[in-house]
Amino acid sequence: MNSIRTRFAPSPTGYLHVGGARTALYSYLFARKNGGDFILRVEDTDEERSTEDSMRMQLADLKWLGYEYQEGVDATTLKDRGPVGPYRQSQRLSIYREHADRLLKEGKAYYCFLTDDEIERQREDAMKAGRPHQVVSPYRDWSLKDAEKKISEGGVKPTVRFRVPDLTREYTFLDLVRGEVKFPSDMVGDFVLLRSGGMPVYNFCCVIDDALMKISHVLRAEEHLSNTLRQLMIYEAFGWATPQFGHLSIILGPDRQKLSKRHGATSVNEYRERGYLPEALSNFIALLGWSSPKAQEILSMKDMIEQFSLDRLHSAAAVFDEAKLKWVNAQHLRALPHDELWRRAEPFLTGAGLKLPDDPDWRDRSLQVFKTSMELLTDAVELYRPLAKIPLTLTDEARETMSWPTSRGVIEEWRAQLKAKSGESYLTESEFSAIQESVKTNRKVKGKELFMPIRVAILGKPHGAELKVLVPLIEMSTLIERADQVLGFV
RNA sequence: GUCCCCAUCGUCUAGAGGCCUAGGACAACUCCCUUUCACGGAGUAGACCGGGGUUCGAAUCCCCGUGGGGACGCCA
Repeated sequence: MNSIRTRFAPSPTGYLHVGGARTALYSYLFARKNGGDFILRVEDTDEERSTEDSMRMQLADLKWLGYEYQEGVDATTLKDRGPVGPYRQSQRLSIYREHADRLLKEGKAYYCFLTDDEIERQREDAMKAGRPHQVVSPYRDWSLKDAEKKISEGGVKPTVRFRVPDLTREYTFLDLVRGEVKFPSDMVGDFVLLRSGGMPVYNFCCVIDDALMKISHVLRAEEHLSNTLRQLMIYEAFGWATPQFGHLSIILGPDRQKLSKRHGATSVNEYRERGYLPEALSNFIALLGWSSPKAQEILSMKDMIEQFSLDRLHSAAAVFDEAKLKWVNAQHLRALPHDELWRRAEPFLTGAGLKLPDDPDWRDRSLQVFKTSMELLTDAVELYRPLAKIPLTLTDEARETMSWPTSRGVIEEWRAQLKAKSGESYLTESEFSAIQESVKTNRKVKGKELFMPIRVAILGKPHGAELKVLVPLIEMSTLIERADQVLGFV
């Protein structure tokens, strides 16, 4: 077991959020950079909201992103892997119970019989009086014996509360991204460790697991910063050394509110479906709160592992800017070898029902033409659609082009020239150039009045890639059909 | 309300007291390349939240204010 051990501990209540992905990425990078272990633990103690489906999806997303972990719940088998499991909190209940008992015995925790209604009333009263609303339990000073007696009488299910030390003092720790952070101990009241149903609560499991799993560095979202006080108290109660904490700033939407559903896509899964590359998403989210020491903007996973360090983590919240994500994606996408790029784009192409040649050379040439206009893998669909054997749909701009006085003649000539060569399956670049030349001289048309109508007869729109590279990618029969179609002969 | 965190171009950021007339990237705009579109290249515009200190000197350190965010649960 390595001495540097990080973990990512998602709760399986929905999709993996990009914020979670960033936390996972930093934890992964830090472990990789330092030859440490990266552990995946599932925090599924919220019985209401946790589902196995969510867990499966989140693990799949992590796998897609490529953040491999040495220990944790396996993404495909869903089985534990590693020496300090189980790695699902719902399977560690007896461990938490034992530890709660230990605190109970030592007088550091107590059984509390307060009902929800009573707590609610306390909260309202505190609110009215302008006091911080902390639970004050009348059972705080009961002896363990009395409490156990009450339980054995039946009818009540108590929670186990942590007894916050009476002495008011300051808890301090050195945050990896924020530096020294101080909390007054009276910031919190006695908090629940075990729910009345016996299920432990986040702060409790988190401490026990991080300690037992020998986690050395805990990287987590900023919303946990104030939880750290409670956790520090628990560590102290057990006499355990604390790991190092690093609280990552929040990711915001364009309105500077915490990134959420109403801002659009927030889940990793959605970005995958929209045609983003995992390495590009990782690159982009890494830059939301971290910067390369070489000021590099485009980084591979390997680059990030090499360059990652905690001291370059930024403590201010960052706005998620999809325009930049797109640019990052485009850079990664265009750098991919063509066979790899095709492999990634193909599912989107077939998903759109496009049947394209499986000739590797054709694919290579077509990608050469199209990749400069692709930012997302999904962009391939509209780019390749005209290359498939399907009829054209004309854009408004195309109709306008066709309304030029010379356009019809150009296409008639184009079609005639094509028909003369109808025996061939594809036109070569030089054959196309020759045809275009003769259309030009025969019809005495040049410039955009020449090539725009031809482009419309090929693509259905007057803009796009260069004709001499485009035409050799389209079957002759399709070319002729389209010329017919545009002339209204369909 | 109480406590905690944060604050550099529209956005992501560099900046650890003099290297800063504040650098880079995305987006915007202009031009070049191009018989279109995109790619690419060159350039323009654009920021240290406010006020007090400390210091010979502050974007950088301290205090106050303001703004934003987070936490105050038998959620995580």
